[in-house]
Amino acid sequence: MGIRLYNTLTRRKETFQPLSGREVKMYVCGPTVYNYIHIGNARPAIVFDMVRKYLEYRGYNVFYVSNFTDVDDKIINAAKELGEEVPVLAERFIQAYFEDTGALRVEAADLHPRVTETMPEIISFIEALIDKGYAYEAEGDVYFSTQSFEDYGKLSSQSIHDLQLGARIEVGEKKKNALDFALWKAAKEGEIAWKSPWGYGRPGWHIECSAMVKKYLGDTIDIHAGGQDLAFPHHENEIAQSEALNEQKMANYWMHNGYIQIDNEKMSKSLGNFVLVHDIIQKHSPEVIRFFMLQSHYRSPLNFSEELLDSAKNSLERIQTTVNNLKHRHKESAGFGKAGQWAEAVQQHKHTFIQEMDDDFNSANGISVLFDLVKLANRYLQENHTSKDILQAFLDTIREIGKALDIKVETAEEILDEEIEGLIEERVEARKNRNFARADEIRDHLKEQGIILEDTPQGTRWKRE
RNA sequence: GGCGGCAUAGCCAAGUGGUAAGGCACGGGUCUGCAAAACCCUUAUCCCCCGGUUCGAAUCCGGGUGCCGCCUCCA
Repeated sequence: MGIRLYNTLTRRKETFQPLSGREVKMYVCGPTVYNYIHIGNARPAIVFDMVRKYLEYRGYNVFYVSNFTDVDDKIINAAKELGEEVPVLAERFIQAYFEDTGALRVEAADLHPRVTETMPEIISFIEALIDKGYAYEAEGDVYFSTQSFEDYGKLSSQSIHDLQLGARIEVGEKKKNALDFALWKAAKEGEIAWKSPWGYGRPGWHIECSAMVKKYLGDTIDIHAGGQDLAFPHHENEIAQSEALNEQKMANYWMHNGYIQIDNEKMSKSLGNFVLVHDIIQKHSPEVIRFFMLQSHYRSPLNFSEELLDSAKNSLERIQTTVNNLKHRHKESAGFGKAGQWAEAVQQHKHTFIQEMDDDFNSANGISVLFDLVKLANRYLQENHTSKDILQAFLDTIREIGKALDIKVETAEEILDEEIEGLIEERVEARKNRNFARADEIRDHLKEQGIILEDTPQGTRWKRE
């Protein structure tokens, strides 16, 4: 069957077929680096990181490129406000981006090109568009003429006619048509600028992605992705630029993630309801945030609240607890019984996981299969005699699924200091002698230090709160 | 005005023709010295509303209601 994914371009789920064998070229629109990222920015980072890792799990080699917009109006304004140089500010937030997304288990792209490092390619791209008659210069600006590109609107399924009715024209703009967009903007007095055939200036927002895709991935790529709001106009404009110049399809599959909402409203600066990753991970573990996001389908809108994060934390702990319990029993079980119903059931769950994930990266269903497997494992753990091999099969499969989604299915093993170890020993003795007062005293004392004790038929265990 | 999305239990969330996954929370039970963890049971006769198609629809069609987004920088 293979992988099927929803293509915004055709508005259908399609069988995924890369251009070249098992090689996948993937481009994800990255952030404008003028602030710390908010959880809305985190969603595409997490979701497409999951897509990448799942493709790799399924045997594809993914070449993943994601840009940094490191010069534009927002950055210039932020730099002005903070009295900082544009490149310094951009660099600072690029590093912050890596820290925040790293905490969310997002793997760095193979390449993270920046606008400021792609200037020659951007300029020659624009020159070529002018030569082909798709763009025109106007007093130091260069605009793309949308009317000259026949397919304009195909991604967002809008007609040029309808778009024009809704378009706003700002006073003083130099473009000929309301829908035309800037490829190059002439510099204002004192602004950071690059030399070009049209004078000093800087690129418009959309051209960078077209230039970077062409430079690093080629004229046609497999997957181009980003947030839903980028479909129009950003991706529409990218298509216009790239396909006008290359006369080839820019990307075979366009993927767009749904929005994060707060109280069912879009997160935005004007509403003042945005949550920075930098802040939220002080209170909630980034692993929980990742798990939370993957618990719903990437295209659905996703409401965000701290209560939902708390609930997700409990869910994730259910998995981690089971893995812990499997590990404990594994240590003290003998190795026999590789085959049989339990082993078959484990295998079956793995296949179901793949089946669900193959269907448009349905991580919500993938995770529910993981919970089914956890339940099965817990049932197995109720048995009086367990086999090391079966326990290993459970552990392997849970870890494998965990890795495919890159969610944290197990907690790090720690070593307790001798004093605490001694107290646990003392409590075991106390319980043997039915001195429950002392036993409870020790348990309460350790709880204050964040250590939870559990008495099982196989002995006393501990875990961190 | 144009384009698009969403509406499923207290909460979150799958499911796009075959008779409602999964998680959190709640209640009852088992286990336990008591707990914790886990297991078992219970929890939507029903999927925003009204029509229609069908042997059969949460799922398809028509109409309506509510909410959200894009069309301006935005993940």
